Amino acid sequence: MRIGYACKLIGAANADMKSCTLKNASSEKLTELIRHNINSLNTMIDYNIENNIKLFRISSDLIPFGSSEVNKIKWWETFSEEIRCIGNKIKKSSMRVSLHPGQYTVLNSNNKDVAIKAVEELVYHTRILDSLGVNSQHKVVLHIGGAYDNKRLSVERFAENYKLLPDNVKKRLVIENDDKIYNIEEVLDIGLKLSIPVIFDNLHHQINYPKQKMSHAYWIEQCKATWKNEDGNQKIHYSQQAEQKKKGSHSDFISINQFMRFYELLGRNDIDIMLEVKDKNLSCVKCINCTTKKLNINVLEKEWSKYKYTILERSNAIYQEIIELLKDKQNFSAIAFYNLLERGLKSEGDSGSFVNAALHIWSYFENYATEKEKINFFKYLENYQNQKTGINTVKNYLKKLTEKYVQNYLMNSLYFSI
DNA sequence: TGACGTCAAGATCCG
DNA sequence: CGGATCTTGACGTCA
Repeated sequence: MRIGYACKLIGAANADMKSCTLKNASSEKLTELIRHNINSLNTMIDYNIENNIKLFRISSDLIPFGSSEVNKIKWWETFSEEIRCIGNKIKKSSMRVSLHPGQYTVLNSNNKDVAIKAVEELVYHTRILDSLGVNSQHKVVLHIGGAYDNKRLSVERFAENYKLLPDNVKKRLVIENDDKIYNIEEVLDIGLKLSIPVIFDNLHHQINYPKQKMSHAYWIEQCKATWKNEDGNQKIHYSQQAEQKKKGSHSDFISINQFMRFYELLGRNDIDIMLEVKDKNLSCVKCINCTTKKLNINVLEKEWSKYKYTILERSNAIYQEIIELLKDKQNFSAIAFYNLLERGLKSEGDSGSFVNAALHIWSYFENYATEKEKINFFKYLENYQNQKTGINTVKNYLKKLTEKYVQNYLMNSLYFSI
């Protein structure tokens, strides 16, 4: 089993995707952005390898305007060496990667231009995977599209337009149930008819389900049959509803208890789970750690070193509780650790705890910082306490000092990221 | 015509 | 001038 995350890496440097507006999209600008983004992708793949993450969705933003007329760059040639190098790392580490065009790629559109653009968009996505040199287990995920007041005709049009796809795209295409229009039963029908693997998305299913109400396990089992040998293990999407937000919104982090219940019910190893969650790699590492047998306590200690100042900022009590928990090196539970962590992350904190955490961070610099920096820091802190500025002003200044004085421990901290 | 979703770019404001 | 904060962009469908 692989557990993965989508598109974005939180808490690491040089892993961002850059873009530009259409009117600034000159060839020079685009080349510069593509170089930057491929370099960021390389950082993300390295991170995944270091953290034992074997499932990853590459951002569609890798190549800005990747399927548009404005982008005439043959990036797969210009950067062939860099891309091949990344592909080799993916293969060597048995990582599985995918791509997922968003809600605006509509293959079954009743507008011919839109459908043709969708084909081009899928060709672009496929080209990324082909350039990496990875096999057909590495997929491109697509929703079915619109209903246009006639689902039967719209499904037929999906089948018609599917024929427009080149073979290399067809080999990688998989389809997914969405939260508004095509439920899992309908997507399965299409998948079986056209021989396209189907991804079950649990949260979409919760809000858009077929008349015949069956368990998640049932639908997951039905989808399994659509995955052929050359497609690799069945893949599903898993996410949790954000509390007090509109239906379908992804949660800030994965609640580990809820995930473990899902995982136990699944009771399978021949399946890959793509998490869709705001905190991306962070929840991914959490779920991997909690499903790893005989986890080394060092892993949790490393996790704690990243989270500790964020927790200190929000709840001193929970900060102390976690330190207590980690004292027992023999009998420890990753799930108990993450439960405390989640409680800490949910805590609001107050100005006292924010100041306390900022002072802890400051202590890394007090022997190096210049007199002027010291004055600046305490001025920002006073402004915050007098409600003349937000805590971010203080934190941004500390971030600047962290980079200037190269404090590696802090550079790896999530204090500046979440 | 606006909402939907995403989030960096781009614009503007502030000290 | 630099940093913080607000607005726009880019996509297609649907109410």
